[in-house]
Amino acid sequence: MNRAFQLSVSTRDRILDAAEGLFADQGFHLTTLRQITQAAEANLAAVNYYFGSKQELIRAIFRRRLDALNAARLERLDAIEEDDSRADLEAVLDAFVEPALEFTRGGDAEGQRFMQLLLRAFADRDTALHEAMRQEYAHVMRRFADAVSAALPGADRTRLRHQLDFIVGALTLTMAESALKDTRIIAAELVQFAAAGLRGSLDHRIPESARRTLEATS
Amino acid sequence: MNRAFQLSVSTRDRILDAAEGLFADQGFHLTTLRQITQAAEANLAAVNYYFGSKQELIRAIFRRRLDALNAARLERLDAIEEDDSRADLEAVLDAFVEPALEFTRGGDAEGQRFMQLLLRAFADRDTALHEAMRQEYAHVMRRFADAVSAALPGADRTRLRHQLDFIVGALTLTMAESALKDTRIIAAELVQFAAAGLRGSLDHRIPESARRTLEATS
DNA sequence: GTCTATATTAGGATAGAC
DNA sequence: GTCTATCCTAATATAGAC
Repeated sequence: MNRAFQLSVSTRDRILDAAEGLFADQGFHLTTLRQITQAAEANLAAVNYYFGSKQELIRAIFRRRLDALNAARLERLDAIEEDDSRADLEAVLDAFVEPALEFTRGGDAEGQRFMQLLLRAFADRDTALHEAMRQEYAHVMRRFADAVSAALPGADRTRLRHQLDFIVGALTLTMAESALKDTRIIAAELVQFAAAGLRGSLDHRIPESARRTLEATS
Repeated sequence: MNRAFQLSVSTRDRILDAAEGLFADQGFHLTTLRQITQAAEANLAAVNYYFGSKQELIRAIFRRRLDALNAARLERLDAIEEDDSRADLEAVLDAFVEPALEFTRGGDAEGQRFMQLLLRAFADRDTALHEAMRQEYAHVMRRFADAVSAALPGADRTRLRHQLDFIVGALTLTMAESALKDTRIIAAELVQFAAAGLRGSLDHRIPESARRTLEATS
């Protein structure tokens, strides 16, 4: 498995690939530079030579994938909005969800590993990495909040942000699960679930029914 | 903050409290026994004396909180089903979501820390901890799947499991966010969102609309 | 740009006095 | 049950030869 690297791939890239897999499996702190360089068939000193430190290596891994993921999402969104400036809600959600899954359909599940890595990044709060990710994500989340707003006229903006967080949570945790066979189906289910959830909150503007049941059962 | 412990609390409990906070903030591997025992105002050797090892300390922390959380959920569910064997969907979801939030309303946000910790546990796959948690959760998830099934006659069972995973993801990631002011509102929003999402999938049995938009935009 | 060897630091765990 | 002192291991990072 670790030998999926071509000989022609540069040492730098082999290190990125090997580190990504090991970090996803074991976490950042459990994974040592020795493991990484061994898996990448590079010398122990190579990480510091190419990246300066272990921390910078981690950031480089995230930059590489997040740039690609978010670019793919925005590209899809652009395409949808070009057809119709008020896009279908399901289409917008699909533009957000699908690119995350496209990773998962690569040859050796390299994308699923990255989703595990994303989950780790969520868990690792307060690091410089976390802040960098937030900034990278903020841009994308704003665009999608706008698009959903357009597809659901009358939706409350604050609430929408919460709901997008729900969707990110559902997506991230689900995709990080190991035994995912039919990611395509699950993605479609998630899109439907999210669309119905968003539409449902148009009917109940104030979360009253939940509060009613809350008091009734306590 | 670290001095919220009473002098009368046992060394064992002070260690549990201190470790929980540090683990939530920094993660398991970054947190050292030296930090823990210093914060707990205990001796370095105390962790090994009381728990045997760092790993066993971690497991003890999770046992303590998860037992309480899941017991509270099931208690609520029991209460609902006693009133009416076919419970209201929102009430069932609320029984799952609310206890997680009750933590967050403690004096010094000790519960929010635990939600961060839960997130870390999700991210740390393959450990013995993870497996122990899965087993602990499986029992609860089955009960809730049954209850939702009863509230939503005709729902597909496999799909329901996926959807419950969506809800767990949304709940966990949302609750682990730091800047949560109105957890009560957000919980109500999540319950509504989830209820609408679940009901919406009754209308679209086969995820066709998502697939249609998927092909239309690619 | 790749290697070996090593400096430096710090962790978990334990032995044994009190 | 609590303390000090210490063992053992392993990590990151770097220096300097090739």
